[in-house]
Amino acid sequence: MTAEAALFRTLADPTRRAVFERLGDGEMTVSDLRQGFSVSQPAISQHLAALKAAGLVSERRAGRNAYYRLRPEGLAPLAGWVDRYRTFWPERIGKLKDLLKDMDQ
Amino acid sequence: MTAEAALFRTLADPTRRAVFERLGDGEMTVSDLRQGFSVSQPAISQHLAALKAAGLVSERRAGRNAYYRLRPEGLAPLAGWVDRYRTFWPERIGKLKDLLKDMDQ
DNA sequence: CGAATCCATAAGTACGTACTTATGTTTCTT
DNA sequence: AAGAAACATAAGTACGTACTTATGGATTCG
Repeated sequence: MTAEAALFRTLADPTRRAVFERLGDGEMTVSDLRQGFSVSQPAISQHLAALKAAGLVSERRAGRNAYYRLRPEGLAPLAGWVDRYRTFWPERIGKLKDLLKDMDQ
Repeated sequence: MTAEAALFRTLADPTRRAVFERLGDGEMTVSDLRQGFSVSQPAISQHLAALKAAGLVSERRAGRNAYYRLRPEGLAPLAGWVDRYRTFWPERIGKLKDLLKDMDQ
């Protein structure tokens, strides 16, 4: 399976994608993450295991806590896939250039 | 459902994503598309309907033929989602800049 | 006009997977 | 030491969906 295939599969689930997005706020434990989701703790753990297997998240154990952290580089293959099609829609490229310019600061 | 949710769902299936990628070669009929895939014609039609509903493909009828064409702009919401995380992995940004530079030519 | 081609839709099936509850392991607290 | 808390894994279930075959409508060909 190609890298982007795993990423598409992993991010296709809305709950799992929401977990990923939530980790954008910073490193968090499973219990922290559980807040605001209407699913059980095992469900969260299972999503985190899937995200970890896809390279989208890293884990750090500390005592009985498990801290999960975003691994945005894990998105690189997916970004590469999308970039192959960017050539075709010039209207979005301006915004992307602005984004890159901001990142230079 | 957000736009990127529909895109992730639609592109999660490997066969459907392969159909999308194949259309990168240019406009094609269902029969053309069928070649090289090990699934039935109805399966192809169903994937095309899903891609069309997601805005990733457009259809043009001519007689008994249905020509399908790539709509790469349909990827924009997905690209926007990914871009929110680009900030974090500088090592890929160089390549993206090169890509944009090439596109300016 | 009749047969063949192109494509879509209908209906049914099989399978993956996102959940649940139950339980075990480890660590912290008192 | 005992109980509670944090997390993972096991096992079972429900549901979505990607396929199949069957069929129908529209167009083209002989």
